[in-house]
Amino acid sequence: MKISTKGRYALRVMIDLALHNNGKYISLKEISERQEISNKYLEQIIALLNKAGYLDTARGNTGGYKLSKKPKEYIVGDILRATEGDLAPIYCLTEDGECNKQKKCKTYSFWKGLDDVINEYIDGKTLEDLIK
Amino acid sequence: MKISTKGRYALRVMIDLALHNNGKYISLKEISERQEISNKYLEQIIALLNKAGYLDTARGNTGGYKLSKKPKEYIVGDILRATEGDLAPIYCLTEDGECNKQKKCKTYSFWKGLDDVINEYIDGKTLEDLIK
DNA sequence: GCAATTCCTAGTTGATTAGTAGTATAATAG
DNA sequence: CTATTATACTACTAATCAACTAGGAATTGC
Repeated sequence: MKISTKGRYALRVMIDLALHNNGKYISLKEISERQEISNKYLEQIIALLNKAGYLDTARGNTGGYKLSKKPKEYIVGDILRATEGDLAPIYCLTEDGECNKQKKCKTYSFWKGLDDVINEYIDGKTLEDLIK
Repeated sequence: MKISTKGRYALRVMIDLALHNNGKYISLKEISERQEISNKYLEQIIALLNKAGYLDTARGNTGGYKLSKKPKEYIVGDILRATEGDLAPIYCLTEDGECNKQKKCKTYSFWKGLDDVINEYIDGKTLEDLIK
């Protein structure tokens, strides 16, 4: 039951952008070098963050990325879900995974409870909490 | 971040054994039919539970498995760890995964916190809690 | 126009998951 | 004492997924 590199790298990108924010756009190259993550792979992860509306971007020369909101306004759970996908520990707790045996399933409420504590934790932290 | 079939099936086996316990040994065939899980695959999962000392087994005709302890005495977290392996959400929280960047890592304590709430939850439940 | 950048999509490789399969060993009923 | 019904052990396999790699199109500043 592991978080993938997508979620982990995404968090590091967001922290990097928060710590190096000076109003200007920061290039992918700069971030990937600082974080020691493959440029091309990071590009895909940033695309997910961008699609979720978490970044302000500029193309062309001197282009790059910066946070579109204040660190305090980013919920870590949201960042993870945007990049990692659903964090539910088992399939039948996901949107698509409705299970017809749910009523008589003895494990359902246990897994649901686990899902709840996970989400409660990750949704209780903001990006600001991480950079302090 | 999903729990694999090993952990999920293991829980179901333990519940099955608890609910159908009549003092006699219950055969793999019976369990796998009732739980609709491949006989041969379940065998491997039960082997893990057996190796962890959670089962009482008998070979030969009329042989099978039963719980070696009372449902109340099984911690769900232990069952999962025995079958699923380490449940840490990221590698650097596992035994082997010591990371040299731990001190300056801005995400470490976040992930450690997540690991903690997960373990707190699964170690706070016993098999008995599941069968009620 | 050229260099530096983001944006978009497809391919590749290695590991892992979820099984199958076969055979050896053990115990009991008859 | 043998046929049957179990567990125990180990090797193999197909499919999926994670983690990249790669290439080119579009955009912008100088």
